[in-house]
Amino acid sequence: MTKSDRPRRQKVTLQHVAEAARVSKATASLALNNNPRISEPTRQRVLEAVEALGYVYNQRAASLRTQRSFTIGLIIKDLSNPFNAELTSGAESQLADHDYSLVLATTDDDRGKQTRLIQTMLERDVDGLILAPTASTPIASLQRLMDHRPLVLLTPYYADLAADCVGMDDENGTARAVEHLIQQGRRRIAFVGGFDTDLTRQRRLDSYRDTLLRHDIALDPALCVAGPVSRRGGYDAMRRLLSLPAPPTAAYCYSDVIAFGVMLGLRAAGMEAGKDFALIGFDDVPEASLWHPSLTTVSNDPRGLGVNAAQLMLRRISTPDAPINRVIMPSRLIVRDSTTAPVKEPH
Amino acid sequence: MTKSDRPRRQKVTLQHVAEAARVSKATASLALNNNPRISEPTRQRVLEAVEALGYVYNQRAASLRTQRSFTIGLIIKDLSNPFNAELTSGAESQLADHDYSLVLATTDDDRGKQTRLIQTMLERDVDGLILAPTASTPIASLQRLMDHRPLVLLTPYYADLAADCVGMDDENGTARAVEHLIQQGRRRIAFVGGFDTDLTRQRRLDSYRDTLLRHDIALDPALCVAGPVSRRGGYDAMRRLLSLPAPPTAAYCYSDVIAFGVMLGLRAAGMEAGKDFALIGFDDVPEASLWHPSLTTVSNDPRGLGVNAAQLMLRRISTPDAPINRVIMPSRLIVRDSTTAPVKEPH
DNA sequence: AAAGATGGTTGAATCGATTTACCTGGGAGA
DNA sequence: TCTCCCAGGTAAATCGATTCAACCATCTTT
Repeated sequence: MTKSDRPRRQKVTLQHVAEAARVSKATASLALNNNPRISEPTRQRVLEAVEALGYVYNQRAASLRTQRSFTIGLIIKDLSNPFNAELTSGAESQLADHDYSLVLATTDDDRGKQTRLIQTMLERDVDGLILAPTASTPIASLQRLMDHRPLVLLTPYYADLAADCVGMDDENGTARAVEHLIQQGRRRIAFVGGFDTDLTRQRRLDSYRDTLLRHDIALDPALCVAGPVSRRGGYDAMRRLLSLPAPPTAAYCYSDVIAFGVMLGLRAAGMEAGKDFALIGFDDVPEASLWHPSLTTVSNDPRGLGVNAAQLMLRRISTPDAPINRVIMPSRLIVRDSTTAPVKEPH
Repeated sequence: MTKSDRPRRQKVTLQHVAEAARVSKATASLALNNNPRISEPTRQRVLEAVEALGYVYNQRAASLRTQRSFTIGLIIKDLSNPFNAELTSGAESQLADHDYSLVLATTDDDRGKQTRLIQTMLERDVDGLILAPTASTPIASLQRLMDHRPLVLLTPYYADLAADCVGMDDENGTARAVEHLIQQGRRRIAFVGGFDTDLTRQRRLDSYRDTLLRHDIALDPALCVAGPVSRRGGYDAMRRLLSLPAPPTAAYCYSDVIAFGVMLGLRAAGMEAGKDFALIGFDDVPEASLWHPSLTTVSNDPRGLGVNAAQLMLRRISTPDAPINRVIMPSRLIVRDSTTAPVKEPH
């Protein structure tokens, strides 16, 4: 037991391995990379030396020469959001399957922070960057980033940018949701929550409008209320909506958390979602099925989003000149108790 | 606009910067590191060259010489668990504040995978490793790891190992919970969920026993049921408990998700937590306050756990010979509706 | 027997930074 | 005037791998 006694971090390098195996550094390297030029007995000697010395390969040193770090950066807004956590989890496992490591950073939707983190990632020499751009990230800066490193965007909203991206099908999901409400006889359908600057919200709002018009339902601007994406935001919005001369009888919310707030707002007014009011959220967070009443919502697959992003990245790295790929993940409507009381409203 | 036109990934190196600033590579390096030997005018020339060429520092190349990668590995079991997501988020932001990057990997509680991931992390040359060891990770392998790299454990259960670690106060939290039930007059208190191999569960179970005994309540082994950490697990356990000759009147669950299952099991038997039965969970997941009835639970601070782990790591790196640090995060009981119907049970 | 082919190995250059020891020109002190 | 010092700068070694051209025995081939 005289081995790893003293030196807290004695480095065993390939040089040492080579000496122990009585070959040159070059041979040792080739042997470890399974190069066919090296004879089997020699390779064995090298492997034994590795074992005996407890050598650990230094990917970092190698990357200096090979120009590949086997590391992908992932920059998201916020890991506390279960949606993003799932997404990250999917990306990580997909990358790990291909021997890539994941470097994770969060922006808190702060553009300055995003700029700094991107810089750091480039300095850390990631092979590629998967990015959920903060609000109002200029297309030019993304363009510039792209001629540094392969880039995959976690949003479908940079159509003018020739970049790989994955996103979810907001339009279709929204259309399904609104149609479901219409089929149940609802006509005064509110759109609740989110802010104008949010591109995702913009898309869903457009789709909401289109769907209503397609069913000959007049648009009432008073029924579209913006607000923070939180339970509080939903609660406040609902109180305002209920005080209208002609309050809505249904609501499609920008996200589940908002819908929860709406439920509380209803309850405070002596009403109950699923009975007096039809309510739909977006995201299908775990709580959605647990609430009482359980929440009808648009579900998409955050983990799949992450997996797809990672796959796009790996493909882009292996074939840099492949045509760009835009993946839109399908979303589907999950009908639960918050929309189960069909009514007939007067036209 | 003749600039970044052709070369998809033309590298600008320090050499180029030096040439543009008409100084040597050494001077350029020293200038960027704010070395006082370099005169201000020279430094400025270098900085201008950096700007003009769009040079990005290559941390990876530098680390070969400096032996510091400014990268910390975090290995957890599962990112889908909101608890771990919060923890990760805390660690990430803490590390980012100190210009460290986070390399993230998940083991799914698979020891083989953990071994491989640790190996990869070492090859990627992380400066330190924060690890939530999978079940039955032998102490020897952690010991070996420690003389490669600084290590912080996300568990308080390796007392024999001289390693920094952070954990939560399972004993105290459990004692509070059980005492709360006892104070409400409950005496037949079940312990539900988790598996024997789980050290955390072991601790809580011990504390549960101690607390009961301290209050002169006889231990009934039939009231301690193991099972998977899921709603299903809680549901099944509850059905079994209710079919006992002398069923429990209260339960302390290994985790909130189990408690949710228990609630459903109660409901299926026509009972209601908070009225016919007192129920406590562990973790205070976001759903806990949303359930109906809301769940009394033991709260701890996962984000704080992550922040502390990162801090310990940074400290260990800056002063390798500092005495080891074991941080136990306090936990507190959050009383909600699932335990609000005090009763008097016969002894 | 000379020339070529072949399989296995290696010396040396390289990746992009840091860092040490040395160099140089000019001003202060004797 | 000569020495010494000093501020400012640089050449070259170094970190730990990869990779290619060159080399060297053997073994064929003619």
